Amino acid sequence: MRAAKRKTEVRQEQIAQSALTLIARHGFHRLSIAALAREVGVVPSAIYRHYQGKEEVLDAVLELVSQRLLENVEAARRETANALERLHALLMRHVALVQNGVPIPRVVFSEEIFTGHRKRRQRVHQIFQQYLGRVAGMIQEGQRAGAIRSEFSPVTLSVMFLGLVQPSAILWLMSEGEFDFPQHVQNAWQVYCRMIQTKN
Amino acid sequence: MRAAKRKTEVRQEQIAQSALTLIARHGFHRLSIAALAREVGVVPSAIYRHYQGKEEVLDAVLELVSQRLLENVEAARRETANALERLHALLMRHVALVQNGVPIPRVVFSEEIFTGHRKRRQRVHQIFQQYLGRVAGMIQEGQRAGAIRSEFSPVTLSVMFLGLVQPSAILWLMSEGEFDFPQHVQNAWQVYCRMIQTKN
DNA sequence: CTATATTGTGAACGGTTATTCACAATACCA
DNA sequence: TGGTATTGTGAATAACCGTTCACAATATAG
Repeated sequence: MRAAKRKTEVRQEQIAQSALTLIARHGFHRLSIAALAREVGVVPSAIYRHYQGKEEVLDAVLELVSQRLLENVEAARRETANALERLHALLMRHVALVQNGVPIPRVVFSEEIFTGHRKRRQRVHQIFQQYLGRVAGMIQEGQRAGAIRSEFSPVTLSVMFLGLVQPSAILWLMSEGEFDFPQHVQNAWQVYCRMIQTKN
Repeated sequence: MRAAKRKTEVRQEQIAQSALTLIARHGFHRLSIAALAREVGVVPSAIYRHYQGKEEVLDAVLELVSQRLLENVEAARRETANALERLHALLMRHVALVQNGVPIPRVVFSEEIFTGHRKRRQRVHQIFQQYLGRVAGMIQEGQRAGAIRSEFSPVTLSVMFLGLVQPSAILWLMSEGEFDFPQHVQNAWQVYCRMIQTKN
């Protein structure tokens, strides 16, 4: 059966989304043009009507991931004005993102990143730094408002914030659901929160 | 030139070591039988005299990694009897391991793990759990000795301990050395330490 | 309605990879 | 020393992958 004709912008979006889905399901290195085309409902060579090649598709996927992450930050900001509550909200959203299969771990930890083309590694690094920057910003605001202890650097605290999710996410991915991911992040948050908040 | 004849146990060791080296240098997915054979100084088909296939080689690499990790734990235990100092020593050794190119991140975060054969994923999970178990043990000892606060679960604290290294390691790998890996782990340790130790 | 640009299709190509196999060299044992 | 098992070699194979291209169908503009 022949696939319907779509405008290239629409197809580009479809392709990037499908790529994200496939990576979430089977990982980065199993993303072949053939599988991607099948998911979109099109023939492999059709992909090349909308992207110059696989590299360009991967770049598009990265942009999608970046978008999701920053959307989360904005949503958390809107949710509450309190710094600690914002961090907590962001953490929960991050957990949901990982659980719903947005393959942040898979993309970020992927070998294609570390050993692939330099430009892409730099882009991921940039995405990371952007995200960390926003988190550090939240922390700094909390410090200025007197809700978070000022003796620790926001940068250090922001990287540690990432450390609340990452190991748990990996354990969860490996344990086939046995490891209680949200519960554990919750526990870690309790400890982290107790540590950084000012006493009263 | 013809390679010298070696006993199969010797070659197996050589092959596993070379595989580890290659993975540290270029990542998991670039480990081809051809490259591996070149590193060992032998012809590709010779690999099959000592391993049934690539899968078996990867299993051997995993065992090597497990070995290195547990050696680190033992070394840290020998180094001092104080719980907090032990954790700190282990942390420093872990940093050194990552920096020296023992590809713990690359192996552990690799897609071959998450999407590869089920048995291997389970093995990595087991290695993780073993390591975490030892760390939790150290923490529990510290709690019993009154050096570490008892209000937090050793399991939670052990996973958080991993969180001190992981995000930093990833940032370091991506930043092409720009990110000050040891310094940042040091900072995070200060925070972590202040949080878990009993006051006096 | 017709011409033209856009999008989809199927087949094919070159490159890489893991793996196999018949054969040759080497170590070991009786 | 001679025979046998072990290990190394080179060539060949089959599968997969990204990519290209000539051609067909479809939308759009004049």
